[in-house]
Amino acid sequence: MASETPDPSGGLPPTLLDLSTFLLARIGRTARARLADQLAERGLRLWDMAVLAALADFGPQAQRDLVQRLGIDPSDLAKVADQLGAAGYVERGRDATDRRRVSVSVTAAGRALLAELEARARAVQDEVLAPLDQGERRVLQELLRRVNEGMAVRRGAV
Amino acid sequence: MASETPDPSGGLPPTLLDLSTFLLARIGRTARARLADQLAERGLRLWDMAVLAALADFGPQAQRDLVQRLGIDPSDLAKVADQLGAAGYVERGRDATDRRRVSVSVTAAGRALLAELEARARAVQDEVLAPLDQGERRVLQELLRRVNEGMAVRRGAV
DNA sequence: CAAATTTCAGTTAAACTGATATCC
DNA sequence: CGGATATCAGTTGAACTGAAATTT
Repeated sequence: MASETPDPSGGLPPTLLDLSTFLLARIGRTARARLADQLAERGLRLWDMAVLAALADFGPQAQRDLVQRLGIDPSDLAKVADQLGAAGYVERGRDATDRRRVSVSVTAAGRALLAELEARARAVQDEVLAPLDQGERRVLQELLRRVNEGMAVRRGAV
Repeated sequence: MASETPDPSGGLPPTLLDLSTFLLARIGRTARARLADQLAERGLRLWDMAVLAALADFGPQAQRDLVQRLGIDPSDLAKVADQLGAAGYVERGRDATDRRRVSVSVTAAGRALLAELEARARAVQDEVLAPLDQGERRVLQELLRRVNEGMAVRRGAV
């Protein structure tokens, strides 16, 4: 221990804390990391969950559609779909009407897995949003939803 | 990274959009990327700004203190401080009372740079929060501030 | 042929680990 | 001596790039 340690609770510079940009970057990064930790316990990564969710919500579709929908890189999706397929969570096959396309659908096992991942995500959420009561969480969710809607889909949407 | 394509086929899965965790991860990632793009135009990265802000807000301090405050990895800070020093934005010297420590202080040039970076960050913020009016932005900022306070400072705080 | 789709191989920047030298 | 500090060198996983192969 030394002579003058700057106050420990002081934390991050006010210059940064005043920027919502920074808070979003920082909190988002933490949320992302904790969620990734949860998924890692099942040997999965964030993209795996995103792909399963897209298939569950929108039904079977070509990888091309998943690329546009999620903003995932096509070459990354190739790997993700391959691994999910090998584990039995999705099934793949060439589209009969356009044989360039590979159509992907979620299996029953995939749906069961997604339900579990959702529960884990909600647990992480409870942890991260602990300082807020239920009403505040709803307000936050609504604000975030609108901010998100204003954002175009870029690469790396998740 | 600047390819923003509108979303032709319907948007992200509701399963994900219902999770604040997911929205935070996604929006935070976008905010981070756009801010990084801005800083890259000046040949800088996010950690450069964080370090300058910490020095401007809390005064000269040892790298050790920056490590604790910002959650930056010590070896990464060594590189960042070295580059900021070479560019004339910070000055470094061995602490007289404890020669293990390297004390860092921001120069006038560093303060001027930080002011410019702050302006760029606010421009990014206006872009990202465009869907919200001023009152809503204040509400969001306050909610994020409280969520952030509830998070322990770990690695990669920024 | 040009364009779309998927896949493979390689690159890059970021976060992290481990080891070392120096100093208290 | 043990523990703290800073630095260097190398590892790892994620995001991205470029180029093939196939089909329309």
